[in-house]
Order: sequence, then C-alpha cells, then structure tokens
Amino acid sequence: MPATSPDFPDRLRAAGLRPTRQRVALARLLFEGGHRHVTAESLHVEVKATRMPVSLATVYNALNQFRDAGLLREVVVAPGRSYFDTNTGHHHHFFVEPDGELHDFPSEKVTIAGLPTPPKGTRLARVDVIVRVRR
Amino acid sequence: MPATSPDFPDRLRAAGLRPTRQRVALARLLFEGGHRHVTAESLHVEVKATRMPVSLATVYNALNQFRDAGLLREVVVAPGRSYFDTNTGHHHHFFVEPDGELHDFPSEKVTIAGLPTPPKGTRLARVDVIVRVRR
DNA sequence: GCAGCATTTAGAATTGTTCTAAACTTCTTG
DNA sequence: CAAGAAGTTTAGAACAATTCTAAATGCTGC
Repeated sequence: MPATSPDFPDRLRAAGLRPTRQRVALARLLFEGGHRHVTAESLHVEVKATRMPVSLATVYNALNQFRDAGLLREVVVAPGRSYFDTNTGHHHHFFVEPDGELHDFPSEKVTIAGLPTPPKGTRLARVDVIVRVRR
Repeated sequence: MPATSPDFPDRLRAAGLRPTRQRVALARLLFEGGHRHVTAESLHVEVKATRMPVSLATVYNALNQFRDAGLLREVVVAPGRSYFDTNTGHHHHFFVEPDGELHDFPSEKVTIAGLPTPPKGTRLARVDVIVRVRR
C-alpha cells in the first residue's frame, strides 16, 4: 500500500478512466488490501456481495480497461480462464494444478540466464515463469 | 526423428490407445515431420485436407488423450486458446504477441536459479518459461 | 465371425467472454 | 446548475472454444 491513502477516483482519473461508481467499487475491492488474483467471475461474486451490484459485462470491461491502463496484469495459466493480478511489478507465479490456485513469488531471487535473443523484427515484451505444482 | 521408422499403430498401442483410423491419421500428421505446434482447429483443418475426414470432437478427444499419454504437451499462452506441442522434452517458448505464433527454444542454455520451494504439500510438476515478444 | 467394449460422430450443451443497442451517468461549458 | 455531448452500464444476445450426449460404428479377442 502507498503511504498516501488511496483516492480511487483520482487513481482512476490518473489512469485515464472516468471514476464511475462501478469502477470505483471494483477498484476498491481490487486495490484496497494486499495483492490479489481474481477472475471476472470471482470479482463479480464479490462485488455483488456489496450493496452495489455491477453487471458481469462491466466487470469484464473494467478488468480489461484496468489491464490496458497498467493497473492490472493478466496471467494466463489455464486454458479458458483468465486471471488478473493486482501486482504489476516483476514477479512470477506458482500455479497449483488441480485446483487452479495462483500464488506470486518475487522475481528478485530468480535469475534466468541464457535466454536466446528474440526473433528478428520483434522486441521482448515480458518473460513469464510459471511454476506448476501438484498436490 | 527416431532411427526406427515410426509405426503409428504400434506407437499408439504402446501409449495404451487403440490405433483407430482417425488416431493414426492424426498421429501421422503430428509426429511424421519435425516438432509442431497445433490447435484443435488447425489440426482439424489439416486432417480434413487429407482424404480422411475426422470430426472436430475426435480431434479434441485425440489431443487430450495424446497429452494424457505423454505424447503431446499442452502449452497455455493466450486466454481461450490451447496449443499442443509435439516436443515433450525440456524446452521453453517464444510467443509472438499479436499474431499468436509460438516457437520453441531449447532449455539447455537456459538456467533458472533461485526458484522458491513449492508450497507445503505440493510437488513440482513443471516450470514453464514464456518469452513474450512483440513486432 | 461375433460379441463386447471402445471410439467416433453430429449436434446440442456448456463455459468464458465479447457485442449490441438502449438507458443512464459523468463531464463540460455557458 | 442546466443542458448537451460523450462515455458507461446493462440485460440479453451472440460468439468462440471446448465438452457432452446418445446413437452408430469399428476394433479386438475369443
């Protein structure tokens, strides 16, 4: 958490997004506590539990907009399911296979050596490391 | 390629799968040449082009069975799309972002140091490294 | 060859996500 | 602070990828 108390409307405006009631409600759920991993479905369930229902389409819209604005990072670990991670810093993931649990781990200690250079005409965008574990 | 010419019915039997006509046709497409990346759709288009049409459901069934039997490896790089890789050895992937192209690179030269230990009660299944690049 | 079980198939069903068009906010400006 | 313009939300339809279903067919061992 930043030292300054987070003013969600301002943070959204700073990201180029209008601070609508539903976006603010979602931002609060996402960014108020520590880092989180959510799916559209899980966030939708959560926001419905508050006294401000938001449609599923809006949850999808907001997650995509937040991701495009750099507020969230999308993590692709399982086919047909998108996770969004509120931690946008450098880090990698544990994925617990049958149940679909996702955990961060910091990339500080991880070093990857010997990566080949990107194919001609492309620039490196990101390196994802997914450590898949099973019970 | 193995030195012994690949007898697909035998290879399927060895994997515990009945060598049906459609499985043999798919295995031929997948394993006859060099390593490949396919999606169910792309393989379906391919097999239809031969004189032995196979339903899309069968392509999905076969890909899942081949993966379960260790003949293929599933690679999850983009939401809502599954790639299957005929290279089941240790290696990692380049993913070219807008177009969805996938390329292998050998893991020999890549070393990953400092990975944390798996959470309690889990054992390591695999480490995936996806190098995302953009044009 | 034939029974018995596995496999294939077309089409329906399911799942996760995006689209559409109408209703409703938010922002700007006067 | 009213009014219009533009951006958002919404329910529901549409879509894409995948799985399921039940009936037809094909493999295998005896």
